[in-house]
Amino acid sequence: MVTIGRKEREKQEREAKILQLARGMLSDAGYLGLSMDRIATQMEYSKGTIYQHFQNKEEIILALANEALEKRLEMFEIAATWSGASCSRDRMAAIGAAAERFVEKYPQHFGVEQIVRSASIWEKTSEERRHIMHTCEGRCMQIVGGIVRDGLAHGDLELPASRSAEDVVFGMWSLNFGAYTIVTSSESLEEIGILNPIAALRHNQNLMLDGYNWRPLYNEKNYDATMDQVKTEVFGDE
Amino acid sequence: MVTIGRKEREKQEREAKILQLARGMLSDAGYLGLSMDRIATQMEYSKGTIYQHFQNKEEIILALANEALEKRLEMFEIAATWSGASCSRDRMAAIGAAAERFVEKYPQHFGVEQIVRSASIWEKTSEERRHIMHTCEGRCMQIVGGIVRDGLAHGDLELPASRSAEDVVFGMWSLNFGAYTIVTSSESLEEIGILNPIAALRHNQNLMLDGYNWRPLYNEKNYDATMDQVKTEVFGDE
DNA sequence: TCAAAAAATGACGATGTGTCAATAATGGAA
DNA sequence: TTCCATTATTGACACATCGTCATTTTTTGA
Repeated sequence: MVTIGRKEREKQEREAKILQLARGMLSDAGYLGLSMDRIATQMEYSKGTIYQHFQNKEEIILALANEALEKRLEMFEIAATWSGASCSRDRMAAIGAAAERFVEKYPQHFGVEQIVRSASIWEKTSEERRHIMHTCEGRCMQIVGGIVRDGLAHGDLELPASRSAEDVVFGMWSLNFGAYTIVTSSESLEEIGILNPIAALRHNQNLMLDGYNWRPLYNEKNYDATMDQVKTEVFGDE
Repeated sequence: MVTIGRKEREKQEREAKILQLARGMLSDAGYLGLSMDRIATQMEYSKGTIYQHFQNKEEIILALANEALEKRLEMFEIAATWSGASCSRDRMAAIGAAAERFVEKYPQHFGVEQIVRSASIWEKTSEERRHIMHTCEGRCMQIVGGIVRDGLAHGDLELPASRSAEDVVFGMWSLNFGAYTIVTSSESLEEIGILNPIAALRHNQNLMLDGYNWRPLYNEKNYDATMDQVKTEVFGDE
């Protein structure tokens, strides 16, 4: 049926529009800035109609988080399969570049990721959407974990008996998420002596990978150049 | 005047009671769970009286954050001056142990630190309390930074020209904050292969410090034992 | 004992969430 | 085309919450 197609399409479009408005409100003024009434007003629909798309406010936030994670996933996938990589550690550097680009290019997405991790919204959300989120997170993990396992298989790095490939990913993840959280939430880092946090983050990540003996080591190869290259060549579109 | 003393004391006690109730609500159900009405009811005072102590909800949260930071600061100070340290890196390990113990012992405090970093509460809060927060943060930085500078002075580690002592602290801070945020917000880390995140965190931190060539290196000295020692000997009180 | 100062109260306006009975629009059968 | 069943939309409503402030109660000190 043609009409069913149109209806379905309109529904999708409205849903996208809701999420777009919600994203703006959320990044402007946080959890409280996101108002169902204001979404309804700006959509020129009544509140009841909005509630037919999303059971509640938390579902909207979780939907935004899923969009964010999907975008991150997409960028990680591109980075992981970057054809310019000449070793497993290059691919890891490409992931780092993708993570940087993700925050720079979609700061709102990153903001949602942060909100979801701190605000207690989980009780009110649907099992289905929580599952999507969980799956996305797992797939992100798989991609980066895959690079580590490739490196292990090629003998590019070694792990102590007590550590798994996932622990390496956890390290990168922690370092990256922590650093960006601090950067975005702490004004005047300069004042306390952190002049270039992103450069410091890169450095610290590389030192950690060096710790796993992931060859070529940081002093053997300029991974900063690699990351810059990936950022411009692969994710350079403004 | 005796009466002035009593009044002042009562005011302090009430304030402490408010914060205590608020802390419970906040950690139970997040930002929304903290209700001024419910605080008033449970205090057996009217709402207006609560508002004589704190201008608004955000001020309460910021006050809680200051308590948390002060506690962290106190523990870091104890760790930094630990008499059992036999080298600068031992003292750094002691800071790591303090950070671990802080989260274990005061999970609510850590929860507040997270909320403050993500919820946009800053606009409504007073300059004064923001300043306290900023100062605490700076002093935490100073303590850990001091250990790094001591290490540099003793020739225990070296820095590349482009990195400052604060960048090392930033690395430890990011790694620790990121790891604990992920751990507390992501159920079923086991499912994605991270079996012992805290052990992984320790390992990753040590690898990072090794990257700065902070001697004795991780494979030369068992810093896990050092941290366990600090945790039981210095912060062992249950 | 009493009046001025200080403290406490809670009704109130504003804003927000989520519901649901009532209304409008739509689609297809006769 | 007409008409009715189904679906979509509406917005008033009940309820919760924040922060205010005129009013009431308590305290203080002369």
